[in-house]
Amino acid sequence: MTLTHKPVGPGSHIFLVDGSSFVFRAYFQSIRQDAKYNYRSDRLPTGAVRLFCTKLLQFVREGAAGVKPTHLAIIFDKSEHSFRKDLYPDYKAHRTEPPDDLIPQFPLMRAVVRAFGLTPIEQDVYEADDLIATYATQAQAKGADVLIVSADKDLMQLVGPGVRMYDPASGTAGTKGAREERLIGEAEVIDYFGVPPDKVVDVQALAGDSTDNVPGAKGIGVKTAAQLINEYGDLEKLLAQASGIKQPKRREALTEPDAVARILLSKKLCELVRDAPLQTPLEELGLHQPDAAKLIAFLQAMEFTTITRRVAEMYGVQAQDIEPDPRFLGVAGWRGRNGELSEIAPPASEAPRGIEKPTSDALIPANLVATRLAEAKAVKIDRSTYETVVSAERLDDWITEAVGAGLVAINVETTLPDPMRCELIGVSLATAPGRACYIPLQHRSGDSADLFSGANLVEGQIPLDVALARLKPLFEDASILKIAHNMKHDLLVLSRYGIDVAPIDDAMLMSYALDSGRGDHRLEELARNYCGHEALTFASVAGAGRNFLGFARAALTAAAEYAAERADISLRLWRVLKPRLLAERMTAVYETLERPMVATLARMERRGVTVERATLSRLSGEFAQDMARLEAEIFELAGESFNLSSPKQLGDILFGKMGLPGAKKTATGAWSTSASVLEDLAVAGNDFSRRILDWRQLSKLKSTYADALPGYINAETGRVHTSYALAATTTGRLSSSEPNLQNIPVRNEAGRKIRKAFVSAPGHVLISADYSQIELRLLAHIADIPQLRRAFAENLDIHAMTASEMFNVPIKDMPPETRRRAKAINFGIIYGISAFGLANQLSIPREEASAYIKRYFERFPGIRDYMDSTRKTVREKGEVSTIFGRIYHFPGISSANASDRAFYERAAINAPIQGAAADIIRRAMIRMDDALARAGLSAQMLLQVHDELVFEAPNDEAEATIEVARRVMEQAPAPAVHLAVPLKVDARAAANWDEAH
DNA sequence: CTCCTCACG
DNA sequence: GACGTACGTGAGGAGT
Repeated sequence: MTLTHKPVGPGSHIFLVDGSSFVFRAYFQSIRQDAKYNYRSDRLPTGAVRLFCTKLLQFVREGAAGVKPTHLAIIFDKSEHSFRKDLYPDYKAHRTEPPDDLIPQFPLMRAVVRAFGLTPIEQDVYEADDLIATYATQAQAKGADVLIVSADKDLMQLVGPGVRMYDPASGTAGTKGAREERLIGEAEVIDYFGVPPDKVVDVQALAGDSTDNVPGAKGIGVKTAAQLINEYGDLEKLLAQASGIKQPKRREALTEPDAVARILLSKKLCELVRDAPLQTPLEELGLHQPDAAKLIAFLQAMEFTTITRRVAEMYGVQAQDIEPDPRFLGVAGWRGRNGELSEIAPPASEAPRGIEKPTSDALIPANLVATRLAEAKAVKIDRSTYETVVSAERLDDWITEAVGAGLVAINVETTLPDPMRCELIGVSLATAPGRACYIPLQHRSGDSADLFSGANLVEGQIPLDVALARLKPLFEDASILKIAHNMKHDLLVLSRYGIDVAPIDDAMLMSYALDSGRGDHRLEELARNYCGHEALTFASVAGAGRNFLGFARAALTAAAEYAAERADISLRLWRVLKPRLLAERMTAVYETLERPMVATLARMERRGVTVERATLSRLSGEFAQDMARLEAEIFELAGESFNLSSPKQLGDILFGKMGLPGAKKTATGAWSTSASVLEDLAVAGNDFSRRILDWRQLSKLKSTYADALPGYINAETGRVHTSYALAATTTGRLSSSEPNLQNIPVRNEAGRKIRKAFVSAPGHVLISADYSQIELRLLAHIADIPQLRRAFAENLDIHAMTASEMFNVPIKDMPPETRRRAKAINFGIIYGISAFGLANQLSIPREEASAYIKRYFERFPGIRDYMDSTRKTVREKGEVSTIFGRIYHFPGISSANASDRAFYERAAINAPIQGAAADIIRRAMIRMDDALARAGLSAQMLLQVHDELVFEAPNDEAEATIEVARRVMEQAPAPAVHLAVPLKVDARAAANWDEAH
């Protein structure tokens, strides 16, 4: 850094600002003012940041206490773990957690400091106070003038010649409880502690400090301590002569061995380090003119209109010419200190986030979305401008460009679609629309049979390790945003190469949050819609069918265009979707329910789960035997053999040749041979259809599970790694594929044998934790049904309660059939009940089903109200939402076809319920890894099955893991939503998934 | 590639 | 008055 300052010396004015004290002061001041000043339009809490900014601006411009700073440092506590914690584990143990809506503001405070062109000062091991003490000591030695800005009395020990403290005013002038600003010199210290600054530590050692949990001496407060120190000169002399103290209590408190040790420890805790190894030298604290454009870009992003205007005037620039800094349009702030989900609850009076229209567009220029949409279409994609990077020097240039931009879109190319088995072939980057490159790394020449020997690498590529070593710092840089379309894939691949990509944004998930129900969110589709551009297809580059070459052997020029284009498109999409999230108030949904899932799921997928090959192989044999026996009997009864797997052939036999009654047709007019049809025949005594049903069941278990699952065991890890799709469903649920681990059999005995093959690692257990009746509980909350709420509050059998209400029968000794019917009705309600559907489900006449529904609505009128109002909403607005603000669009609701409309109405009734359950388990998952780690547990989350989480934990951690899992899952809606019903989680540990479930 | 069927929540 | 419906998924096998 070039110094434009005079060296620190007489005439220098050094401001040392205690960041933590400043932040908390700003926060507590902010909550006293009108709430409208405390939130950005997307509900990001920014009140404390605003006051922090105002105050900092004031310091920089006007100084304080009649002095203008030449040097200024904002000094923070880096982590909770200081050397004092090692001295005394209970140090600051009583500190309460910061308020929920302050947590997201901590990182923003650092951003404020940077925006002012300063470096936030923070170091491991040392607390802010130690760094302040060290700077103050050094400055004092050089004859400079020091002003410590803090309200913390611990810093009073530093006051002395040339060193004063300044405690800024708290509260708004004139309001009750407001405090005047004050300047603290030696006289004020003596006034407070009764001793001069150099004896303050001695007094604190005796008096202790309840806020920092410093023990001190028993029964001695500041008054007595000061008196004793003044009498004996200092702490050491006092302790040496303590046996001569007349008062017995006081003497004991100063002479008992334990007490003396505690006092000496207290002194060590209170005494500030004055020679900490400073990472930023004193000389570098010189105050510079900030970059006005950067500062304003930040202030714009925060929506601080008044401060923006003031700064613009100060520096003579036009604020409206400067776009908000994209890194803070939702990116910053929403993560807690440890990366966990953190947010604030919206005031109960407000509509859920996501469905309200923007009330303030002060921050986003009103036309930003329109501008960006127009830009996306207008600036054509020109593949000829892409660069193929083949030298480390050019790679470095691109990295520099990304650092300058503060963001980079990325895209990895691999040998296979499976991120757990593939090898990296190349990486593409984009730093601005049209500014993209491809870095080929592992392309192979086509003439060798062995794709994976190093021998046939295409020449001229940067060696893989060289390129990764350069990309790693960029991809892991906390100040550079990495953008991708479907980042989970890139994240997983790169994590296998030792790179942990963060922070991230994902255009696919942004589209999903904004446009669920409006089509799919594939890159090709989004490129078409937003850019009017047909993206290159994978097949056109890598071939398909018998012409399949694979990406590694594809023509390098085509590969580069394909890969760079994908990064370019991802970046262009991000430029449109990011402001759309803000304008449409979906930032909170994206940032609390979507984006954090990327890393969470990537970790789960990478862990995988152990599936026993031998067990499945044995089952496959057993199933085959039973199937062969059934097959012989079936052919005997049919009088001919045919393909049992063919519904067409089976239908011909059953309803053609055998002429059985009860034939139904499928959608396309073919005979239906579905289980319900065969079941009806079987119940009527038809052994033939019973055998078909049995055979079908075994066939399903054998082909889909017993035979297919072993093929998914990863050769390297020995485990099965599913892939979770985040943007596949219309409700917010995940989906699982290759293999689908969300449909492993459980409902009958034969199927559960498959489940037993899912086992824990040696020395571990599997733990299954599932929400009990979560959708019905959400229905009770959303539709506000008193009987249901009461039943859940009292932990009653909900289906029996329903039956009792409907049929006026006591719960005690209720016939199972009665309960079964109520259960079917409860589920039917969630699905948007129809008499036909219920009749089908219960195999009862439609009239009877109609009567049930009528009766149900009489007993629970709130449910009908909910269904009616949901229908009304979806008809009028074409959308519905969950209590967490996730929105679903139903463009088909205006179809000319009545049955189509009815279908969308049912889906709209179901979506807020199924979707809220999906939101809740997402919230639990996002917090889970961190919660387990904080509890000191090494348990790992492996699988999600919509209302169930499966963990793997060391045997001796089973109980503790269950406790944490249950707590996190049951508390998942808070603080965003307070449910009117409790959530209940059942959890169990066992050696395999069947027994754990 | 579509249809049917069936595994799950 | 007739029409087709329970909500949300993914996979295997047959048949085109």
